[in-house]
Amino acid sequence: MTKTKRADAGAAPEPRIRARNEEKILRAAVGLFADKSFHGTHIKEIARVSGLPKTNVYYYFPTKESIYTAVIERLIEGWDRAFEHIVPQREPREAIAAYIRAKLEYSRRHATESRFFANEILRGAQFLERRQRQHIREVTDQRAHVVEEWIRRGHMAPVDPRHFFIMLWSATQFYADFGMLAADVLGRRRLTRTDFDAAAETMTKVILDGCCGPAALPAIGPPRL
Amino acid sequence: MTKTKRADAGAAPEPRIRARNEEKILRAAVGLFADKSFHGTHIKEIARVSGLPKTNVYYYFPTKESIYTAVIERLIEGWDRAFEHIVPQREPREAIAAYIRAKLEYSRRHATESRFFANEILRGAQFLERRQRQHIREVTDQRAHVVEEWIRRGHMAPVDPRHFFIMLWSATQFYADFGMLAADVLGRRRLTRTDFDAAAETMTKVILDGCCGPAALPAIGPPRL
DNA sequence: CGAGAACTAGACACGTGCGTCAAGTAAATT
DNA sequence: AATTTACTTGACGCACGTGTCTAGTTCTCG
Repeated sequence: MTKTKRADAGAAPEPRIRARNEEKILRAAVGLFADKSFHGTHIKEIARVSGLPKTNVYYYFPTKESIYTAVIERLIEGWDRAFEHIVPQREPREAIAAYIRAKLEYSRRHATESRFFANEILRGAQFLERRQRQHIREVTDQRAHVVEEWIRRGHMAPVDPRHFFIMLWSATQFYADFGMLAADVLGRRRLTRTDFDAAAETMTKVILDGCCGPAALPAIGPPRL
Repeated sequence: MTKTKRADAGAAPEPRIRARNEEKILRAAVGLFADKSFHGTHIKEIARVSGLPKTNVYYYFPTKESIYTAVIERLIEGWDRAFEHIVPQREPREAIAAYIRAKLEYSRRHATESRFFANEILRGAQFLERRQRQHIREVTDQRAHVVEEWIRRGHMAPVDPRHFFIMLWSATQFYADFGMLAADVLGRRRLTRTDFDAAAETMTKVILDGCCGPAALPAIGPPRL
């Protein structure tokens, strides 16, 4: 239990080599964990992919689990990013469309991280710490209030904000997490940018028309309360 | 490579004991695979959970992989079930609502199987056979034509049917696959039937209004072409 | 340039997971 | 009842994955 090897992370000044190597390790790890999950990933492989010898990996991280949680820690930071679009000052139509675009773009560019995270949740978030789960909840709560405010002002149809968010999450994440299935169904070998654009279009059309009234027909009358 | 132990599956008359034990094994396996994925699940555990000694498991299945694929085979059969609602004779509103209800009900009652399947897709469907993937595609294609027909007849707004289906899948599956996250966000310990009802309501409202025009206002005019 | 720290390297101990074997008991068939 | 087949059992071999140990090399800084 003497894991004194690693200088207490967080406070240390982090020399360049350490920073660079930890980066290499985490980058390799997230991909492997995403592809083969925790138990399917072997330190040996993390070492090979990151170009470091196995012992070196152990020099920076005491256990495989510590690598896993370190990866989680990074990802959780990115969770709220897309939510920043959901602010009361904006009109729901515009804000939600921006949110969908941002989330889809994230799915496209960081599919690996997204799959890693999905995998963790799928297993019941066994490695997610309480505070991290609470963080997710708080951030969601906060943005749910914005939606409630929109509804109160009659700018949006009355829907449960949390279930509404789940619709947004699930649809946008699908293209990262289940990209292989999406590609199959669309008859592609891999998802292209065009597919993501089509996804965004379908999604915004259906969801916006569904929660803010039909799009191109603003003359249909004032939003019903 | 002489795996003659198991009487060529499929054609054999399947004596009771065999049928019963295979059932036990598969039932135990799906839960474990869902919770800990392929590599995280050990035959020993499958044996323990199913109440059989380990060697017995090997008597029926030559390898762990064969158990895994046997589980997949079962699930793939259930894939198209909910799709049966999507037929041209029905009105889209009603059919899609029924589809959502059916899919959500499946998520609620068979969350484990759903998580297993999600897990497999997440890893790039490494064990899914070509014909199984093709089956999924064909079934989807077929139902996409129904949606196209609805659109052509002006009963539904013009949306890409495949991306539209993805919205339905993702939203409904979310409650099974990421149930833990959904519960967290909703402030519950576990998802209740009420949550599923609220989910169905939000989903049908947003999606139906989004693709078939506002609900309770049929007097708004004929569906626009 | 020299001492001490940070880092790299290969070999190894230990546990454990997959799959096998040989021998037993229960079930089915005649 | 006898014989054959279906099933059950515990003990075992082998491979491999995690994490350690010891010794070496490269930085860093006075």
